[in-house]
Amino acid sequence: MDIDSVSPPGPRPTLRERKKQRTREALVDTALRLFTQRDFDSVTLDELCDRVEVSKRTFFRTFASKEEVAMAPYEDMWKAFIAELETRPVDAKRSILQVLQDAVLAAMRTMNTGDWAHRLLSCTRLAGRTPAIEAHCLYFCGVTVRAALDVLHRRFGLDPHDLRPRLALDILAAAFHRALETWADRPQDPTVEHLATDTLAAFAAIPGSLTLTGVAPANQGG
Amino acid sequence: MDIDSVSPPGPRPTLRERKKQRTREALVDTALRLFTQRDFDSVTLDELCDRVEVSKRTFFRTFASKEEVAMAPYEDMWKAFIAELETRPVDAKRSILQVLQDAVLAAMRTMNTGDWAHRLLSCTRLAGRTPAIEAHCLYFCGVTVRAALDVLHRRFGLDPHDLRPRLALDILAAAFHRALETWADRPQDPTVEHLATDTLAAFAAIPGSLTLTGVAPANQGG
DNA sequence: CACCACCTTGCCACTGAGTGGCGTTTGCTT
DNA sequence: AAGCAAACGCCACTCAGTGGCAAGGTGGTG
Repeated sequence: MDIDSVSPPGPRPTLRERKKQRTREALVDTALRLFTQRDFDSVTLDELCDRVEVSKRTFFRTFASKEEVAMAPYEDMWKAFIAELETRPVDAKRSILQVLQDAVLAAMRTMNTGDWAHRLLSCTRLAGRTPAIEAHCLYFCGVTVRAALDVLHRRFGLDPHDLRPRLALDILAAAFHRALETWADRPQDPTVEHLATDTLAAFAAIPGSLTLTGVAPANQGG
Repeated sequence: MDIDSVSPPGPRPTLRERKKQRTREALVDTALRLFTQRDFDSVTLDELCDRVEVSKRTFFRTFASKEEVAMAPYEDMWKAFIAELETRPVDAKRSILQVLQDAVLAAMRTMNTGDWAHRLLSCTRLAGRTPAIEAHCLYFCGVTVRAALDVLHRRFGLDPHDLRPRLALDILAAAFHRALETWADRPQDPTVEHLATDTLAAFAAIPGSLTLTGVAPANQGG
């Protein structure tokens, strides 16, 4: 539950922590590779732990569930989002939703190390075809939204009984998930900047989604 | 995955199906009672099956998981929502979001039999304090949204690449979940009409959530 | 360098969810 | 009444996840 993988705290961490971090990265890497080559369900934790040469007990000291290791890159980004939200300037001229958009864009750009984008692509596609992973992903997103709501209340002087900030966060999550979907369908190599572009496009579609109307096809059914 | 519990198809179903239905209702009732009295995790399926005098094998022929039996009332309503959406008139003067609101209100009113409201209250509160149930609930909602999107594309002549219908559905889901939260906090006895009121209130808050701005508290942090 | 304290790991045994196979019961049909 | 198919119960099994305890590595101290 700690966020030591997001922002290195200046002085290099102790050897013990670096080892822990290496184990964590090896687990994520190997897990994403195995889950992608075969199926999430057909890869047992025993097999994964054998490959990384780690005991199952250690696995569960690093991740809370089999799903969590697959969604680590996604979760890391949401943790960075919370951190970003803590430092955004409060400006009455910029709507909450715009501030949230700024924060999510800034968060994904802080992840621009190594090939985080490749890992995020893997776990996004994995989530798209594995119910258990998708469920875990949505739950984690819900927890993050509640944490972000606390930050909004504390820093932006909002009424805790007002539904609107919470709805704004839900809409942010929806837009970001749509962006991920679009981005994961791109044929080229995944980059953070493409993801940013798709995120902006999803946000831009929000106002129209409230007023959009339909037209009956030629053969009107019912 | 069938929806035989939602709308009785005129002629009374066969005895075999009525028995199946009784078993299903007994399982839901007993499960909600046990999960509420104690904890979701501390009630084993063996215990639940003993109480209902049903084999564990039969349980898994009726529900796909331990979480599903707890969320049955919630899932039934979403199934009714899909059915409603199939029959809503197509009117270019009414926005998609308004149509969705109509459908969800109509769906909850079709559930107005027995004490569905009480069961929904139980499972809403359960979902609020049980991660595994909340995750399953969000996943099921996601599946429903995709099914609803198909209906929109087919009946309302929308472009499959347009993000707006999908965002409208995500916003609907968010508003309904906020309504459920508000409703589950009411001290009085739960009724469908109160839920409808809270749903309308949540929908009414949507436009404002896009434009809401914050103000820094006295001690501006950051 | 030696030693101790502590954090981390590995091993073992265990619980409980979920699945497949198969023989038996029960409701439907003619 | 007899035959059929659906549903059920029982059994054995896999695998995720947990608790306890002993062993090994790490950091700090004299």
